[in-house]
Amino acid sequence: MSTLDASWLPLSPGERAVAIEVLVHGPLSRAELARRLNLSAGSLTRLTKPLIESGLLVEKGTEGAASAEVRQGRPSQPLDMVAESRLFIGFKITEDMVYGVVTTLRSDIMARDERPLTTHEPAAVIDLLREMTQEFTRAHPRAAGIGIGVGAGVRDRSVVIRSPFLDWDEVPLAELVEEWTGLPTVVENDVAALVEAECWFGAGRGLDRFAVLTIGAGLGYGLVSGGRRVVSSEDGLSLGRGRHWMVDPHGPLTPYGERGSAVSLLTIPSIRYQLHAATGREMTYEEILGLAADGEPMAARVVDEAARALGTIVSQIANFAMPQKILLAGEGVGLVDVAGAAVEEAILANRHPQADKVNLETKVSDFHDWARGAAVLAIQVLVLGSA
Amino acid sequence: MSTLDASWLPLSPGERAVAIEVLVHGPLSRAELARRLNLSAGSLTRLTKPLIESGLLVEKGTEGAASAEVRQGRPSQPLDMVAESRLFIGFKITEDMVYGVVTTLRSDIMARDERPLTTHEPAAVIDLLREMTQEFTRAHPRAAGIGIGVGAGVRDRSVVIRSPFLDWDEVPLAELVEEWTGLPTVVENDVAALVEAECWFGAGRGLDRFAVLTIGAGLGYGLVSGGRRVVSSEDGLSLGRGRHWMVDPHGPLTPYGERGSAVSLLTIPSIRYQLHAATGREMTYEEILGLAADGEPMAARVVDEAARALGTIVSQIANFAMPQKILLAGEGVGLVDVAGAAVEEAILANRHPQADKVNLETKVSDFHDWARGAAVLAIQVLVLGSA
DNA sequence: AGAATTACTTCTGAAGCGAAAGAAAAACAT
DNA sequence: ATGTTTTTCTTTCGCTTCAGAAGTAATTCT
Repeated sequence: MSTLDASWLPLSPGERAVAIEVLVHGPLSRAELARRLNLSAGSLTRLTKPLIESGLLVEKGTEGAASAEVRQGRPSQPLDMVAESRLFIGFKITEDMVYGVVTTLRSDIMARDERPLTTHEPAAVIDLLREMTQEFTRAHPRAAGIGIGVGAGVRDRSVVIRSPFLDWDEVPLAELVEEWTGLPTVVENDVAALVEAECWFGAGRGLDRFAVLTIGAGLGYGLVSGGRRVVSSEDGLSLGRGRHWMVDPHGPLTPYGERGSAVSLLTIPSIRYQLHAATGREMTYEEILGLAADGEPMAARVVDEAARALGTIVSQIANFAMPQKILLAGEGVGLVDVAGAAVEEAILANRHPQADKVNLETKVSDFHDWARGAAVLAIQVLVLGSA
Repeated sequence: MSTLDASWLPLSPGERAVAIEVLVHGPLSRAELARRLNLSAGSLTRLTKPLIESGLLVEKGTEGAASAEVRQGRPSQPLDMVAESRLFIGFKITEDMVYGVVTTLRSDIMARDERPLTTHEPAAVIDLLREMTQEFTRAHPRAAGIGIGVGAGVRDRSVVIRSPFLDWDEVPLAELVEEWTGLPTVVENDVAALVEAECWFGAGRGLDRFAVLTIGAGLGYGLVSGGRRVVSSEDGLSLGRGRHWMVDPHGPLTPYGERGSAVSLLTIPSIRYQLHAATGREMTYEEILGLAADGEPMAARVVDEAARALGTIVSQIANFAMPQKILLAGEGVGLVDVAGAAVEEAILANRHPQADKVNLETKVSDFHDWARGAAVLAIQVLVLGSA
């Protein structure tokens, strides 16, 4: 096994296409791969041979119950990725915590950890990352790379341009972490990483056009088109995104966004702020959702207004970005469980009746999911070299 | 010249890339092409040779004043497309007229014509197209193909699925026109054709992400991503697009769209309807714009409201589709000349201050421009085979 | 006039592909 | 049981296309 250590890094374009297809779309026979990639059967034998020899792929015996369909002819020999042949570490840095996960090549989480962040000094943060990495590698020595997600603008998947909440400015994070851990490191905006992860292994798997809207302390938005994430100059503005998505000029004003903006209507702090202003009580987001579900008028009004705002934004995404699917993620999507009908209603009001129904998926995600997204980015860049 | 008649149709992928690059980005030397297409100089000699021999490209002597920059070394030999080596006919079919143009390979218009459409019977329409084509080919015998734009859903660039205003249902238009004219024919939704044309030869030239919003009797919207137009199931709903883009729930209601929708606020019939309702007088769109420019309160209010609606829609496109440029086209863009400030203001209100400025371009287009778009589609499909 | 520079051409070898033919492994038919 | 059919996978061969190297061409600079 130690022979493969550096051998499968330089993949030819053909090999990379095969590897990605198998990685993303599960076990596939050579014949099936040939059809999907528009290659001849002969080419697939050629392309898969070195991948199997290097240990990245294995011939998965037909023992699986998945091959239930009994067909004539020689049975296909599904190829699968040895997901555990390389492990990846993903981190999500928030204002007061660092979340970390260890994942397989297929981004299954093998371990997780979280530590409080007491200072924002780059040196201290890096030291914490080093410490967590050491802990991880002790249990999982096969770790091959690190991905880090930050709510900030990132250049060249390496340098944090500016982070308001960390008060960082031009911090060459990837370089520093590489130096201290010895592992190749990729840094990216947190929303961007989550979008890439969902695009490869999550809700956007195999889709050509795909949008992600995250609801949490702020709003996040990412778009995939042609199977690739659209890089936008707004990626860095994570905390500012949606402050100017005006939904209702007569809507509420909060300290977090413009009056009636998506941020003022929809984010967790804004909803808590509105209920605090109305009732004088401090309540958690979950408490508010619970009250709204029980029909408490104040909470129900705010939550309902938020749901309508969400539906409006979703329909705008559907109308103008025209994705095949929209994923709602983040800590604030519980809203949809409580007021899904209002969301649906607002979407329908803003869509042409003959247009395709909006394909909406909701995924509750915690901070470890954000860390997992960063790990996926490391997989993409370090293993498959998809720049 | 007659030797090339069918010789340059089957272009290899490499040749096609060269041809498109020269066609879209003007005269280019082999060395420059090599840089742009990431090919070696040797490959370019190989690829360009058959294209020159077939008459599609010519070595443009350095006589041009364009080569003003005197550099050291052997002067480059710019290659240019012989734009007149093939001519194309484009048609736009509206409810009461058929507009036609003859264009070069570079989509320069050589001739134009228009005829009233008295009946919507497919046979009659096709007969009119045949007649106009005959007239065109008499003056321009080099015509090599026909493109037709219709405000309807189109399948396989051939069959008109359903057109409300023509009352057509599953009309195999391309097939029929081919049969009657003997020229290869491509049919496409009119907005789609305009988007493709602008993407190749117009405002979207060379851009990766690009959006088009048309304002006229209705609204049209098209998106280009990764240099390719995004095909949407809503393409066919040309007359319905924007009826549910809600801008202001308290806005006006017109017979053309929902209350406060982009259609009710922004289209030419809606603006005329609003002024008719307010003043009792029938006025043309141009008259209304003139009055608004002169400060007449009624007209100014309606036009201003339309401008704000336009700005809102534009900012939503910018926020969610994230194009590098947005083109406003159609007969209704005169609005921007009169109330550009209000448009700008509405865009700014809905955009993050740190986000890139919206790159907005306005292009007044008449119906012949729509026909030209259809001709470009014929060029793309018939000559360069870009499916 | 010669050096330097840039553009283009020609040649060669390597890579990658498809087509075709063969081998293997199963179900199906007799 | 035995052959046939069907499908998958492997092997081989030839074709296309490319990059790289070396050579030629045309111009400016010194």
